Amino acid sequence: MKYDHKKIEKKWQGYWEKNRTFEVDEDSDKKKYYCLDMFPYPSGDGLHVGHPEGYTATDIFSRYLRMHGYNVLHPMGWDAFGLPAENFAIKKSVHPSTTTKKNIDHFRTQIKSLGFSYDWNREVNTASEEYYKWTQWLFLELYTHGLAYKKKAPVNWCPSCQTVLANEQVENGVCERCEHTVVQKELEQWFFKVTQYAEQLLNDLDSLDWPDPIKNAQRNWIGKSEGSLLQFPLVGKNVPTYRYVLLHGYDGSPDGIFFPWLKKELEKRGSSVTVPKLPHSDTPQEQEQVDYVLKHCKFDQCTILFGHSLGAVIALKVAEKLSSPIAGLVLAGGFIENNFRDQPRPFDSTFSWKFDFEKITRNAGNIKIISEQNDYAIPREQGRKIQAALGGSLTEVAGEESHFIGEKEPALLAHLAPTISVFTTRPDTLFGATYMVIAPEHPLIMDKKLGIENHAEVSAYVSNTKKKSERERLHLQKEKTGVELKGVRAVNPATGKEIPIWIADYCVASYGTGAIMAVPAHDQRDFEFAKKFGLPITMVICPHYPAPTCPVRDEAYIGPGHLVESGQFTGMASTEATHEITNFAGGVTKINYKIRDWLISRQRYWGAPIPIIYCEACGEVPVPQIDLPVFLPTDVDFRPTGESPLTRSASFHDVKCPSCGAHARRESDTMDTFVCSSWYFLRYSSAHSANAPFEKEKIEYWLPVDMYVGGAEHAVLHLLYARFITKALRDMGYLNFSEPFSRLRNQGLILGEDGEKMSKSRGNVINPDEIIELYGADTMRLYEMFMGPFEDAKPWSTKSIIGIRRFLEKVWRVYECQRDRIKWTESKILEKMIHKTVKKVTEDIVTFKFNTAISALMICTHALTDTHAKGEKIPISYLEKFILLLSPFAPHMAEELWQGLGKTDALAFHPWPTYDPTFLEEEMYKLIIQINGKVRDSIEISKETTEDEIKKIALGRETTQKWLEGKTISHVIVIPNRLINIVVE
RNA sequence: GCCCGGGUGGUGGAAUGGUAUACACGAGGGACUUAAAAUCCCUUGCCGUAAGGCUUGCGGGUUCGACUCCCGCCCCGGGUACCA
Repeated sequence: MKYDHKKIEKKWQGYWEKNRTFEVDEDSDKKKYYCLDMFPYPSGDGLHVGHPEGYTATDIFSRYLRMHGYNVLHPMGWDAFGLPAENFAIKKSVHPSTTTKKNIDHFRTQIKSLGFSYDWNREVNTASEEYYKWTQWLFLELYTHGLAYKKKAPVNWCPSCQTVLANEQVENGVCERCEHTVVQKELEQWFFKVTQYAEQLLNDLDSLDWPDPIKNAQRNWIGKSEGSLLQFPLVGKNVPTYRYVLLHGYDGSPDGIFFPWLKKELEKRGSSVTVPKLPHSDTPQEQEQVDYVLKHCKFDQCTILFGHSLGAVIALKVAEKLSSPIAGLVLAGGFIENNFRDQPRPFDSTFSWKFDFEKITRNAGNIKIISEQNDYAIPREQGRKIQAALGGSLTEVAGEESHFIGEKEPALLAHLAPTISVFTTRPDTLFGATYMVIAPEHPLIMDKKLGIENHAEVSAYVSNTKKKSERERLHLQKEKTGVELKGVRAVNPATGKEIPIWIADYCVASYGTGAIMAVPAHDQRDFEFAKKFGLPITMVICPHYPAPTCPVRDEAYIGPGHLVESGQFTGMASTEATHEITNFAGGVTKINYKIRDWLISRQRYWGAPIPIIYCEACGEVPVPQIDLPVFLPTDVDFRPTGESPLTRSASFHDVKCPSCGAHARRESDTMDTFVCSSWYFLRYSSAHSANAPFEKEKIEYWLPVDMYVGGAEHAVLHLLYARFITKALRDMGYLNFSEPFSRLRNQGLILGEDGEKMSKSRGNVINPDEIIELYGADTMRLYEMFMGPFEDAKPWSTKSIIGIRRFLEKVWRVYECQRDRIKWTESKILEKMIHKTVKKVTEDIVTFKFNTAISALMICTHALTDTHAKGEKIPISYLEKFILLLSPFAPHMAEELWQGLGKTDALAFHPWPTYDPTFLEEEMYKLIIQINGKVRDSIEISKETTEDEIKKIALGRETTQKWLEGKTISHVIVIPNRLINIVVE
């Protein structure tokens, strides 16, 4: 009978489906293993030959583990939301849901035709209501835990796709999908607070069995750097100087927390500062304290009144009582209601919580409200309430300590005095900071009060930068441009000298503080800029100390050394100076990350709607869980206009506020598809659960994923987001593990026959259906595994597939010929061979070296064929072992042959064959004889041969003698069981 | 620029300090056949008639011995982009 792959493959695929062979349940008696593929986006092009590469690897691994008694969860699903379906819909007027359904059906058929052992009962589809309901649930959970927030942000806007792109979807300034130039636009956007987990996302990488390049890419993406935050005061003839009155809080004093530091910093800037010691600070009386302040402090149009905590309340009361306006009122960690997050305080009887806001507003001048992000005492909404009552600007910042009780609080200083904050990793070079640079987007430029004299020139530079797309910036290479701000200068906090401030696009707004101290002698970029614009370059780190001089070089010196020209620090090692100078300059040490919060809003139709409702009265209201899902309406005109398509659906858009019942509107943006894929691996555990995204017991049994396989293109985005969501859900109490994927392996790219990346435009795309039709699924699976190392990129070769097909036919023939004459027989050669093969294949599967495993199967097959050709019979147990070894790779043929041997049990769960190492031991070995490291001869000898005997035998050989003639032996090296090297002359 | 990979026959690749080129494709030759296909066998790194010499991107080094370890360089692929 001929090997008929079509008949056999159809037969066994039907068998597995009918018998639900690969459907699994929790079974506490068995060890679990969760083996997962990255689920595909079901594109209209159908399956690509790259897909089965990873799927085959996980299938081999899953089948291997089942044969070791593991309960293997091996699921498949669809990452079904996304732009291509919507773009196709716009072009062809077919609804995305129709296209997606069709594509999924096609993908499923194609994947099933390869005979993978998936549990199809757990299939998930991110675009289904049953799934995105829980994606919305996830959003709400993040929202209620403060991990989802909205803010106006400059976003990457693709004019062609008419959508916002995440930073990571922009490549070289163009859209990663359509390659149009991306522009900047300001929009209200939803974010997930990934930055809150930056440190954990970095540290936990160490515990993972992932490829090093992937871990590295994530480390670089998170981009941790340690440095200092330094304040550079602004001066200039138009920059005003103020007189400050600083009011401490409940149980505080002028000597407490940041007050001494703040006073000193302000005085350094030439201001006078009064910090009154408020009477009875531990049992404060409103009247007494207000009167004290009014009596002991002077208020005029140059005064800035500052209050911290309860001091802010006093400041408000003082402002209320003034007869003429002051320059400004700054409230830090302030409040206007007597309730606190942590514990009650005894202000009720001694304070009146009534304020004449109108009068305060009239007297207070410029009002700034600063709340602390993680304030333990003051409720979050207090900042907003004060702003609602008084107006002014509200900023939420992270203090050095909760409620601003650190010894230094630079954020407060920055709001009190005109100051530029910079982040630097090299505070040791501060004495060499000869100028400053701020980014074109820096808010300082918009500050009219500073009196920038060349405003026209500066504005021209700013708008020029905005016009320059990212791509143009790249084309201009590293040519530095910039404009000096006239009429305003900064003071180097170490030298006390005034230095110029420049605006230049080599300083980017999105990192650090958007401003830098420029140290041209020790930073290459600053060096180039200083050279171009003739700015002073001062060496402050000398590599060879002590040296008589430390001349400026042709490039920046970035290494370590000893300080010179650095006042009291001269002579100190640069490494040591880092902390010393930070303290001296009144700065604080700070850790900065490159990673930004995850922008998840998309102005698109084909995604999960963000479950938020906007109400005039109640503000932003989350959709109650019971109302989920927020259905994606089907009757929407989704053609792109720049607005979210959902705003054009009145039935979707107009709703009642869940909180007050008034007329309200829905959020019309949808979520980034990466949100859907950041939790799907949890859903597989409980794919049918209607009442929860996943069930606790099931999660505890199956998760985390033990082996995850997919393309390296997801090195940062998907994997980082999934890790973030896992940690967030863990902290909410839903999960008891920190990392979703314990082991990760990346499949290498399959290139076209021309060695280039497969693409429609190149016309080098291979259709897997044709290969399966012609050669069969087993051949396809084996070929993709045999091409080369799993993780390497490798070119497709249709020509070479025939070799795999020949191999399978050869296996088939061995069994055909043996079928009627099988019986036990002795054969030493085959015994060794079969044990060797079991060992090699077993080791290679666990290390993902499938190509050499297949090579071992081929070698074994040759031996079987040879034995048969000699008219000898092959022991049935060897034939069985061989089928078992072959079965993870070519399961259809293996099942068929297994049945042919008269077996009735399920091959899928049959124990994996074992090998006996004693059969692998050889009595004889081939001794290599080298002379001066070159192979000259070899001889079969016994393993028992001693070193001396080896020497004698080797030296006695005629061939050896020929090479040794006329030479002197200097020494001889014998490596037992391997070789002898005779070194001559 | 920086960070990762990688460079071995005509081709895909094997070998992680010990016989470089396993396995497969392709090519050449042979057997079987009326013939072809299929199958089976042999040959196949390069130079050389041969003895022999040379050979893992290039140049050095360590070692009795290096594809493998170290230093310098070249080339190819991927990621990243003035990150202070």
